[in-house]
Amino acid sequence: MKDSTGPQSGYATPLELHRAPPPRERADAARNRAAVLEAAARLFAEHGVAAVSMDQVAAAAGVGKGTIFRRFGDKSGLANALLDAREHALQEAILHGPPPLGPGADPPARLAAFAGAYLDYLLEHLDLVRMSETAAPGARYRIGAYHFWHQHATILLAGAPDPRYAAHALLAALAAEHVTAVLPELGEERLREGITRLARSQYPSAAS
Amino acid sequence: MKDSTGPQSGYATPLELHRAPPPRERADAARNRAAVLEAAARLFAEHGVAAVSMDQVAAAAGVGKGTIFRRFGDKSGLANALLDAREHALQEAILHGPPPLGPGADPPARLAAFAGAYLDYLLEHLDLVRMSETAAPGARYRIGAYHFWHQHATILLAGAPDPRYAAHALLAALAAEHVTAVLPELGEERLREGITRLARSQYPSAAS
DNA sequence: ACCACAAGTGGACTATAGTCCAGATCTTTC
DNA sequence: GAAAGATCTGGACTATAGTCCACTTGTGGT
Repeated sequence: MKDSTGPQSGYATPLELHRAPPPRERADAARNRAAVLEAAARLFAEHGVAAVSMDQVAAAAGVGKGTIFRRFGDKSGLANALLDAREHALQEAILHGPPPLGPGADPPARLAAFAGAYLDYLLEHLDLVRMSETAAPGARYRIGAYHFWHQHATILLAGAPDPRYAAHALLAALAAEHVTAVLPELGEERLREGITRLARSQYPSAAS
Repeated sequence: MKDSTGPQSGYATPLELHRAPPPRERADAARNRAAVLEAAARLFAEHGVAAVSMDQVAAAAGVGKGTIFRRFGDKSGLANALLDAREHALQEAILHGPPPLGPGADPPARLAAFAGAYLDYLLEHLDLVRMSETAAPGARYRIGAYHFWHQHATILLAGAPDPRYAAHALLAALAAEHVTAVLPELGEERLREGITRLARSQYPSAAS
């Protein structure tokens, strides 16, 4: 990946969604981006994310390899672009949706709701998210989405001894790699309860 | 990696250290293993773990590439072998050392001591551990060491609502990838305090 | 319509992890 | 100490991510 801030990166600045991308995208570029996303979605669904190579995606989309890498940076960028819509929907629900996920509920309830909603999102697209988080070292922590989740959790954790740290710790338990490893051992139910408890236990008065 | 349980895997079964490896190792094999470990340690120290390729290690050790892979499985296996001694020292201190890390102190104190000691170990060898955890997908959760840490934390967390989950959550915050990302933002001090607090907050009566 | 040029393209190229197996080398047995 | 056979070796080979750049194609200005 050489430049993740160019016009090709598909997600908006955290807490300021829907900014218009300053430099317009050429018509052929838009056509190719759509073709690549479509081909990738189909191949990933058919064979599993890990089993599909970038060459295969390029061939299926009828474009050159270089085109994919120019647009999406690397494999984690492609995975991110595919998740973009779902991710934005969750961000939207957090910013403007009904409580407890959206504004209105008290912070502990919102944090628990966030953890649960994020887990839903994660379990729905586990392999894709995992790819987006692990394709490149440190990828997870560089993408805008992570900053959004972290910022949101930090704000809700105001009052905890170290809100920024606590937010990171909660998100660590929501890493795709971690959830992938723990899920088969404990099952979805215990995972969900555990995450919820973890969210609650970050507050000073917590007693599980 | 084709077989991580063969005679080449360098770590002992959790909670049963120092079992004798059943099939003896041939003399030339032992010589080559030592040469590889020495070369790898030197190259990693000199150029950084990430910047050294397996070919370079093979060349420096004067052996073929196949030899390295047969012995260590993959890059994460090689990193693991280099960490082996440090790791066993920590395990030894946990099993038979003085409290609060070793037996004797009450569980919350032992868990906090474990978290701190593990963080020491991690910060001392961050790049190596990171390589051992991220070179292959899921590598972290497959190695024996993870099971040891998890088992230890689970036992200490008896009484918590879901000890196994809580142990996983604590270890998630101690993942090399996570610590690598959080360290530059928060610094060692806040990291250490955060981990300690996290360990304490896993107990029902916790009030930070 | 045409031009100038920025933006985009695709496939050859590089770097690296990991596989494979014919042959070399140890160890054991007699 | 020689044969038999298990173990180990090394380098050619494959697969894949990601780079590079000469060429093509849109686009906005005139």
